[in-house]
Amino acid sequence: MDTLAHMQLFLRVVQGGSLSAAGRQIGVSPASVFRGINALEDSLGVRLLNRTSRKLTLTEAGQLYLARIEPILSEIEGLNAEIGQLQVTPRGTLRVHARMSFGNRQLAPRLPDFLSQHPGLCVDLRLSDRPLDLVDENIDVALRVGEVNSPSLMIRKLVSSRRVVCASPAYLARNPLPERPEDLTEHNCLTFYSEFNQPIWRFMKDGELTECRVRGSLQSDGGDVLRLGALKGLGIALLPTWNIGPDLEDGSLVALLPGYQATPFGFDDSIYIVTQKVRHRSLKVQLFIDFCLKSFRDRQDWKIPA
Amino acid sequence: MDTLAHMQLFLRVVQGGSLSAAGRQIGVSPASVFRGINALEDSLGVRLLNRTSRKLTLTEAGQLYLARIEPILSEIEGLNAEIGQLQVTPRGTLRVHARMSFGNRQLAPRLPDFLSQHPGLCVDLRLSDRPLDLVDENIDVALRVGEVNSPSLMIRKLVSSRRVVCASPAYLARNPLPERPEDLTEHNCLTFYSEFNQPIWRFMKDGELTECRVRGSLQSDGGDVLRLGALKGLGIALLPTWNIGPDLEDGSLVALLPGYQATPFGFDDSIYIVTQKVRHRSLKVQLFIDFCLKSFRDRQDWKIPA
DNA sequence: ACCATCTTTTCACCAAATGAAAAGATCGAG
DNA sequence: CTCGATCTTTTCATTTGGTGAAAAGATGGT
Repeated sequence: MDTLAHMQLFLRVVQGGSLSAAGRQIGVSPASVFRGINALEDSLGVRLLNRTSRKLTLTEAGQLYLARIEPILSEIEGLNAEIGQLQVTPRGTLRVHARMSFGNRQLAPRLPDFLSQHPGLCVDLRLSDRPLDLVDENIDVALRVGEVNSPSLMIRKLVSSRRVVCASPAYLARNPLPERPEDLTEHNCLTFYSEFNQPIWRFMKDGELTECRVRGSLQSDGGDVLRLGALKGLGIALLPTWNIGPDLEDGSLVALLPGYQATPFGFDDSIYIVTQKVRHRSLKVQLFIDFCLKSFRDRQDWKIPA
Repeated sequence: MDTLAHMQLFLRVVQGGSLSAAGRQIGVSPASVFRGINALEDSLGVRLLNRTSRKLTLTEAGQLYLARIEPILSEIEGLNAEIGQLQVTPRGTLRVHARMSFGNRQLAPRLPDFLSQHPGLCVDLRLSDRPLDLVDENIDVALRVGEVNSPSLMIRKLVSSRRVVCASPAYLARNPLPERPEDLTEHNCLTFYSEFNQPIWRFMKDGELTECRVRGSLQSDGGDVLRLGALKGLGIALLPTWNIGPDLEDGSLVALLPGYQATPFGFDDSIYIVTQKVRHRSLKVQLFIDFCLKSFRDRQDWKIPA
């Protein structure tokens, strides 16, 4: 039922002026050309070519068919070229998903660079703190915190990262320094709101897990709200290093509980690039991944004090 | 390389919303659908469908491809229907070839009937006394005198016919009646001009062949010129019975040399329908052949006196 | 955790496509 | 008119590639 190939064959036969010539052009035996034309004629129930061993002319039906088929074939050829071009010159829209804080703080500043490098591309950056289904929402690339495990997804680590319990020097001046996770229950802890997770902070030291249900005067689903709260000396927050790295460096925030690994969710708080596992990764996706890897390379491991 | 089938498959998958559904629709296994879509994606080098076991969405390339493919497929479908229609409702031009005299005297009067029976058809009647190559000249049907022998042609006898040496009663009153072919050399013989044949009349009686080189005051390549000459008493002509049948009947011409078979060419002077030998005879050709056979049925054997 | 339904892989099987070669056709040249 | 070059068409043996069944893997709802 390979009608399209037969159409192209028919076209070549007409152009070449003989079955054999067409066969030589495309490298198949005259017998195959003969059978192809026959199959086409049979499927249409009409004779397309008047042929003897020396002459070849179109029947009326053949002329009609040829005239109608030529634009169709060139249309298809153009379509294939256009599709193929997508893998050479990126075009269209790239839909990216990230969590709000990471998208705002890390992605947003870098996107203009990416877009100016690829004028044919648009980016649709979707921000939400609930994970989206890549297929459902037609997400090309998602940036997620923590390793995801699904056989239909491809994972690649973008940057290492962890979370740090921290507070401002002003707050620490007014309050006792927490030395063990349990001490945090006496502190004003600024917690992230999620409809899926309780405000529980988990700590790991020497292979021993400690879970603390913390609470405080400020809860928010906006990551930066908590950071600002901590900076202003309101309380203690558990924030990712990619967010508060500069604050730790310049001393406006101080990391607490050294020696403890801390997290509100899982202990792997690195950022991962997540895409669907497919045979043909589109160029735009590949370019975006490459861009991200390069752009975050010098942040491969956010400086984490002590 | 059956790309067209793959395109249709892709369309059905999108419409059906799943590979399995498309498979059930067209009666193939899910495995085949899977392989078909894969082959299409591979040939394009692009992923068209985002698919998990529960969801199926189009990629951007898939959307583009779908949009471009739909008109193409319906175009092809329409084309096939149109071609198929040719075998139901005859349409287009039927090119017929015949010798001048037969075309003028026999075909021309019957054509209006044929055309009014098939309003969609046109007839292009080519008249010439030299045989044409059916393929070269794109002749659909030729009406020829005498049997042709070629493996690429289909022959069918339309009407029996022979040639008769004849003259008008007036001429015979002024001249001695020829009794043997040799007597004709003393007569004014009206001969047919052909650049391929000498004006030689051949006679057969009891298996014995006599050839006479005849001559006279009128030679022409117009068949009816000779007939009119004979009618006017100018001389003796060798004319086909389909032409002078009525003249013989009403006595305006008299057949000479009874018992002799006469011919200027071969001895088979019947009229044959000649077409190319093809697998799919087009409807218009078949209709014309049927029409001719029916129209000439009551002339199956032109009345030949004595 | 199970179940229904989907996609994907695997495998064995068979039909359909292929080329080589012969046969048939056609035309021009010697 | 025969021969030879070049087609088309047929024949035949071979093999590739497509096929479905069935298993395996994946997914979402109950």
